[in-house]
Amino acid sequence: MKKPKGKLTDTELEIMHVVWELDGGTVRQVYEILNQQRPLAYTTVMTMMNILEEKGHLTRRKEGRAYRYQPVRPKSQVISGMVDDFVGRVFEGSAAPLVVSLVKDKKISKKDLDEIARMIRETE
Amino acid sequence: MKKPKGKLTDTELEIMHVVWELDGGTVRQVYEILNQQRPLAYTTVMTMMNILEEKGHLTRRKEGRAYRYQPVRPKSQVISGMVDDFVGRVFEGSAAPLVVSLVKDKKISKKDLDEIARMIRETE
DNA sequence: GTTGACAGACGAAATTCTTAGTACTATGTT
DNA sequence: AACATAGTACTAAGAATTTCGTCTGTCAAC
Repeated sequence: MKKPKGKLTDTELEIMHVVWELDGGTVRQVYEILNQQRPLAYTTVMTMMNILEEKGHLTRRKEGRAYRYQPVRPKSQVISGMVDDFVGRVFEGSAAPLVVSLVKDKKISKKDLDEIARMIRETE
Repeated sequence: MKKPKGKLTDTELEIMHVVWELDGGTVRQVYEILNQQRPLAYTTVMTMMNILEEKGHLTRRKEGRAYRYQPVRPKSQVISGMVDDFVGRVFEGSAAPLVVSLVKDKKISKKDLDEIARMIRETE
């Protein structure tokens, strides 16, 4: 298993979301959930989860007949890395324009922003 | 030329940044700039720009011996689409947690947020 | 007119991503 | 013991991405 680095691809991320949600799970469990959202073969999920294990995003241990996969790093940490990468690639490093963009496109409301501002005040 | 849809890959985005900056340019111009940042062959840039043209992100017209490529859509619009996609994939649609994440990771300061809040007030 | 520099067309190799089929193994059931 | 089932390993194939080489045409300079 390698050090988890950088990015998750689309399908990898889909799977990680489910695994984080379950806080660990078997291939079958993940398959059952993912398959409700879109058609996907059981073996595809297995392959992806093994890739995620190789890349260091999941660990697994035998549990009965199957493996149980656990996230290596908490969701917050991985997401944070992805945000970092995204801000770097798309906004050339500066996050403020990203927030401006969110506001302009009405993806975030004044109310949300106020709430976040309050959160900061409390943290200080 | 097709309708520009969805996403730009990493290299495509790198090139688009330069083309937006130049507000249109030839392969050679883009190559000169990009090559200062990292090694890259002239033909690679050409291939990528042709792909971007096929995908509908650039148009080109002959200008002397070379083609001049122009962005089809303004940077803001494309970036906005990428933000949309990112929020959808990574944050399952809600932008507020993204901003929270930026704040937590200190990628954005209180000062920045205040300024953006002020901007909203003025827009209203 | 020949040559050199520059531009584009074309093709293609290497890599990664996504998807899934097939064959084998272990286990629990009849 | 034979069999069905769940699970894994192995394999692979198609698509997208990234990178660049080679060939060909053209224009300017000598």
